[in-house]
Amino acid sequence: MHDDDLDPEHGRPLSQQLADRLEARILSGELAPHRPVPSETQLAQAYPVSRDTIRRAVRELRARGLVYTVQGKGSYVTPPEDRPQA
Amino acid sequence: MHDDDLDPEHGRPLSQQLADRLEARILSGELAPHRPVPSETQLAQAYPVSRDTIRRAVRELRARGLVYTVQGKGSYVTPPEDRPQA
DNA sequence: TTTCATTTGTCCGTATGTATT
DNA sequence: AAATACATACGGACAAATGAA
Repeated sequence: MHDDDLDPEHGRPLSQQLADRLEARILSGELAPHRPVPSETQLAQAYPVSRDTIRRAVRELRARGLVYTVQGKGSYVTPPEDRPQA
Repeated sequence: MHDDDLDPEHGRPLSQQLADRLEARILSGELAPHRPVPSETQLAQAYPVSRDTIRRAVRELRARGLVYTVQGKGSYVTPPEDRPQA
């Protein structure tokens, strides 16, 4: 197994594990403010999980205030100054 | 009672009896390696017992190394060469 | 204007995981 | 052991929004 694969046996839901990975990429600056997060299709290919799982992960990131989503366009990284709380 | 019905009066737990039946179907080759075991719903209709009992039986088969399970997909017959010897 | 590709939104069906009663 | 409910996951289909050709 590669280091960047998710672990179905981990106990923690795949969508949560994926949200954690993406959060790390955001906090590290790899995914910069106002820059788009990879599309659901791209993410589903990168990690390989279903789109359903991708959408759960992105929903979680929205709940954490790390991204915002625009239908027909994509999801974008919320700038730190716009993040509620934290 | 039909010959292929399980026997609640047997003393041995229904789930164990069912596990034995399924093990026989696996060892006979009726359920081939990497092929899916019937879904919990199908099994619950074939034998008629609750899903809970089905799940106990499948858990037993996992413990015996005869099947592996993938959440959201199903359970599959472990090829003989991959079965940890008992 | 229409057409098209891309992306997210929604709904459906099926299956397993976990918990409660 | 049974019955129920809800969460998580996979797969497919179609709708809605966006933007470009």
